[in-house]
Amino acid sequence: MKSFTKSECLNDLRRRILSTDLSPGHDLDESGLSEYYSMSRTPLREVLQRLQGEGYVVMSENRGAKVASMDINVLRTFFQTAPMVYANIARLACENRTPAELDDLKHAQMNFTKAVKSSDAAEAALANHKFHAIVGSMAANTYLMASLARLQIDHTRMSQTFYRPSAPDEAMLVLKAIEQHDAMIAAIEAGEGALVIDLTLQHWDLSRDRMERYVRPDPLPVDIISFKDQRDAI
Amino acid sequence: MKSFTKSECLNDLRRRILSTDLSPGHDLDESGLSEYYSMSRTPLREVLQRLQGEGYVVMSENRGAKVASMDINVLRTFFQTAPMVYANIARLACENRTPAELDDLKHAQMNFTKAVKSSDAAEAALANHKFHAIVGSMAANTYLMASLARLQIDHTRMSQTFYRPSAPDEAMLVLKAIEQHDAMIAAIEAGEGALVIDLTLQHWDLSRDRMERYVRPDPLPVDIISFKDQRDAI
DNA sequence: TGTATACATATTGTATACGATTGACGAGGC
DNA sequence: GCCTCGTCAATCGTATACAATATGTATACA
Repeated sequence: MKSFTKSECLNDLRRRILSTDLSPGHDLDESGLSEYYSMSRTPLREVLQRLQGEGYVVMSENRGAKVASMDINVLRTFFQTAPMVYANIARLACENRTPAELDDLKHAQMNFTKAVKSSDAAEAALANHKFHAIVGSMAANTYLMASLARLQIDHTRMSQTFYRPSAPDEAMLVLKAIEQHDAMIAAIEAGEGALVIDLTLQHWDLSRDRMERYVRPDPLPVDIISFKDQRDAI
Repeated sequence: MKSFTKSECLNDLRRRILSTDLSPGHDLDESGLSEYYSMSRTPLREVLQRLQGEGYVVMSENRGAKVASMDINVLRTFFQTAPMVYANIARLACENRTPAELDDLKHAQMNFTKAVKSSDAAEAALANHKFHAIVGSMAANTYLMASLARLQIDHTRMSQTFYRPSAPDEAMLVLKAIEQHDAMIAAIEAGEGALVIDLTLQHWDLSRDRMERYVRPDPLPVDIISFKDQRDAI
């Protein structure tokens, strides 16, 4: 069994929460996790405390840690806040990007594309998460970064739960997202603030529409009777 | 010697950091603090982890915790971001406030006024912090709240360091701040979103001007020679 | 005199043991 | 039969001991 270092444990838990392998609201048992990561409870508790600080988990006195939930209020707030923060982050990224960060961003986009091509949904979601996190760090604004990080946690988890690989247009939407990323990279590199805001909002609309269509699908046919007759006729 | 519970320790450290009793960049020694709060290092470390999550301290591997610094980059970002977040928070507070929260807010304003009247600068700064934190919780937006909390930490600390009780107009400015708080309470209670945004931005301008005047005071007289003559003439 | 290396000291990180709190189950009383 | 209270198991919280790491200082050598 592999032995984990503390930061590996931290990353692995982040990863498992983002991929909804650990689903929202899931109870996190300290002894269980400390055994899983083969470390004692003391450092594991510190990891949980940090995850709480980052918004991944919530802890309550004498009742342990839970994966942060995603109830209806969270969703409402999310859709209300995300475009504003994303747009502002994008504008700032345009102003403050460094060459090294741009390289990172291109690399992240490569990984995202690769994951999409190999139809690995979870990996694609995580790569996408990383991409936008890099844009966030480009903005060099600790205050907005705190909002962004929390938005991203919920965004990535939603993308996972709202993903329908069977849907016919889903593949096309993801390809469009790749194109948008490329356009955003170019705009950031060129320092075109107004353009990158537009692109970011378009990117947001794409993602939002996809999630909305999952939550509010086309209604079932009202005319059940004729539907039944149709089947009987076969 | 008083024995502290964990949450008391947390609050006390927050308070000491906000009041710059623990100045930005100050090194936090675990054994020292655990002795001061008469608890063992294990829970104290967890307190520090949480403070890190909230943005009060920064920790680095094998090198302990420091009070979050306020260098020039932080200040720049602060002035860039604060008005937008404050305004958005205020608008949301207008929409989502509850009667209980309104009571809290009025109570906080009372405490603020009291502290100002008794010329207790540190207490006034903390009461002001609390006032705006309540407005934040009224907004009921976890994402923006993460930004707001961090902004407030730096804002409160700056107010403390940029405070000149000797300045002639300082007392008047604080009285104006009290009036603005009252107006904000009324606007939030009435649910007037546009108004509360205006008031919030005015409130911000007042605070910003005060800080700016501290950083960029009136320059010393260039004509040193005549100044010297003047003194000799006495 | 400057620099490098090795040792000493201080501080942080981890494991383990024990104490405290919560929640569940069952016995007893109403 | 239902409610209440007490005991028990499980889990969380804290203290302490020890290991690992970093920093300061002294000494040797160039």
